[in-house]
Amino acid sequence: MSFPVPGKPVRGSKTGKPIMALFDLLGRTWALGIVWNLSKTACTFRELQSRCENISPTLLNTRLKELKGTLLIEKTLQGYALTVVGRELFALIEPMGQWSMQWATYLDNDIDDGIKSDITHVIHDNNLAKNTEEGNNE
Amino acid sequence: MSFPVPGKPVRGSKTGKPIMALFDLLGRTWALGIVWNLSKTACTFRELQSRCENISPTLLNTRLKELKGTLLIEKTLQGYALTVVGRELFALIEPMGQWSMQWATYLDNDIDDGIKSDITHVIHDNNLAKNTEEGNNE
DNA sequence: ATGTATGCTACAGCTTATGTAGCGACACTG
DNA sequence: CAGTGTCGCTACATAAGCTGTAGCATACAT
Repeated sequence: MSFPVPGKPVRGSKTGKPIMALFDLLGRTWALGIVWNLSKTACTFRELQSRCENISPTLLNTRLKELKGTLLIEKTLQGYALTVVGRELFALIEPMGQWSMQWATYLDNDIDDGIKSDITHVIHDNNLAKNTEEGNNE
Repeated sequence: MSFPVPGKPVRGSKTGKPIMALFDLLGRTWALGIVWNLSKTACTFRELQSRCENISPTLLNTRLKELKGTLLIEKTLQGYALTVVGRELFALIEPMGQWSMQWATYLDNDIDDGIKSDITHVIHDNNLAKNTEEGNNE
């Protein structure tokens, strides 16, 4: 998989508009999560893998290549780190940390009220599957 | 594919932290693009599909279900629209429009300077493949 | 009866992600 | 020097997600 470059059509975006190129990149599995986890300190590949809930090393490697190629991440002596550009992006996504907790309460209220029956149905299915398979998971 | 709910482990996130649930959702193909395109006006399924570069109706339908289930989108008489919650999220991603144009210049400078030879290599490969296959694409 | 628009679903095939195993290099210890 | 641990990945079989196209039932206009 290539990484998106503004001005050039990429998978998921035919127009090459910068915002669509950015969304193509951030819309890839764990791209946002990696930027988020690197905001604290630089770390080694395996440390980052651990912070990212032990995702597949294949995926992590692919994603790191893409994020490096788009100037958001670099390899330093300490390990992988956000670049100056990457920290600009992080500044934009940082408020999502706070907002996501508010969003969680909207979802809790919605579920408790039973407004969206399909959510409850899906969650119950998920809970059954995961409880059977994983027991207690943090 | 289920949609992420804070507090519950979802695919790509074992911890259920709200921020990881949000990133799981936004890290899905075209999730950000759909929120972006619905920020202007509500629209019908086919109008939205058209605004989203004619993505697969299967993908659009799947993504709409997930965004509805997570309270970001609703169906109104005018068609699909952002909810109040969805507009809160849009307020967080709107600055990315401006930033992505800056990011594009970083990438242009980087490529022009030849700092990252692998980028140029990949882009040339992409250009060859896409020019051969697609001719002139807007 | 015909044409257009809508909101999708079905499907074969392709691309991406998953989870595990394992590699070569390097550092450290006894 | 042998053994162990860590590192930064790669290889691979399999599963999941996405693509592009065709087409459905319904509603509406002519």
